[in-house]
Amino acid sequence: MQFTSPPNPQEFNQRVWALVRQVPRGKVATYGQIALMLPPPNGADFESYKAFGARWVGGAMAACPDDVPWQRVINSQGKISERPGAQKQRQLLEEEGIIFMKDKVDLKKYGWRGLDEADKPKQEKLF
DNA sequence: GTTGTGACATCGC
DNA sequence: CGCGATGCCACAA
Repeated sequence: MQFTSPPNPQEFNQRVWALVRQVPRGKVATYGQIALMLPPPNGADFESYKAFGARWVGGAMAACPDDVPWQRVINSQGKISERPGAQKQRQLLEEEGIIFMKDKVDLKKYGWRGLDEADKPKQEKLF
């Protein structure tokens, strides 16, 4: 289901995808995290946005292009949704070095921290 | 106008 | 760690 809502759903989605593409290999980001990182539309209430933003991110993921590693986007529980192919994605993540515990990943270790342009080179170096 | 649902989040047991 | 209950927003029937 496409939760149209942001003023520009397409643009919103693009922003989400762009963010997802920034996720380095071996790291994962949560819907809530992404939602918080994204700029609230129209200056909507931060609280409300926080409540539903995650779903908008989910909506964006539903239409994510092939060049978007959506598998790195998981819920706050550190799990992948029950969507078809999820298990396969889990395997991909494992190959990237992410350890799964009971279908859950250790966000403490693999949780992707926000992305700062200035911090970007640092991350590459770290890898 | 009311009801149900959705790739979610958070708190509590 | 696992499961359940509640809140949130927008949309379709």
